[in-house]
Amino acid sequence: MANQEFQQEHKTEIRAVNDAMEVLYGKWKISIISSICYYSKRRFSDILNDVNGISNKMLSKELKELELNELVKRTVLDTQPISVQYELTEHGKTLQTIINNLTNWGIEHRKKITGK
Amino acid sequence: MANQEFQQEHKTEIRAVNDAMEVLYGKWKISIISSICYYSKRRFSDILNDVNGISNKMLSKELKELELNELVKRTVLDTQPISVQYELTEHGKTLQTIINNLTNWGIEHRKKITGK
DNA sequence: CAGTATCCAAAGGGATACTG
DNA sequence: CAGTATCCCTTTGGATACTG
Repeated sequence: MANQEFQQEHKTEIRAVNDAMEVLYGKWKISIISSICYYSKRRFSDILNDVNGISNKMLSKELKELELNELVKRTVLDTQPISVQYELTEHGKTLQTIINNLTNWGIEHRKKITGK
Repeated sequence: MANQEFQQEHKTEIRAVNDAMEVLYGKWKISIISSICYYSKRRFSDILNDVNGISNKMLSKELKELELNELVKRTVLDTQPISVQYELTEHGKTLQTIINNLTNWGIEHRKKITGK
């Protein structure tokens, strides 16, 4: 493989990893996914409680983005008053491995940095 | 396991994944790691070229943070003019699996969203 | 309950110029 | 070459209040 192709392939990889990160950026996105994933189905106010420190504005905004990226499915339940349920789509579930890896890495990293 | 413990474990997981994300946040961080990783050793100006659109200010800043987190090692080479080499530490290399997973996921996600 | 709307402070980051 | 410093605009996101 020529050097130029080698570099080109690298740039393609960078673009792909950035595509992934774009979806995950946002202060709360992973926590939200994690919450929904942990409980399978979760209502708006439940997530608001799970995720420490998030405001309703941010939760609403990040859920919308997750929905746009087809990671999360939103269902309005016919209750009184209304409640809304969120769950991961099949596509959303494919993130699980990555999140698990990140979780484990985070644990090791904390040990490493804070000095065991 | 009681319900409270169940929820507590979940919060611990969320904290761990956020620890990991903190390290990876920053518009350019993953691209920088990826560049260094791809070439094993890489100089400042090389990375500046690999990562499309980054400014020297940002590169400098993000490299410092990566160094603080012990993911990257900085070596000043005794050349004229000076050049500086960056490489991944052992700890930094443990991120490779995650980055590969993210890259693959990014490729699939793009197919999915932009409509195959 | 599940959001929206508004106001505002702080952080992020681009462009450009300068330094050892 | 490998950064720093500065200026300044944009984005993020917290607090609070309001709505169907």
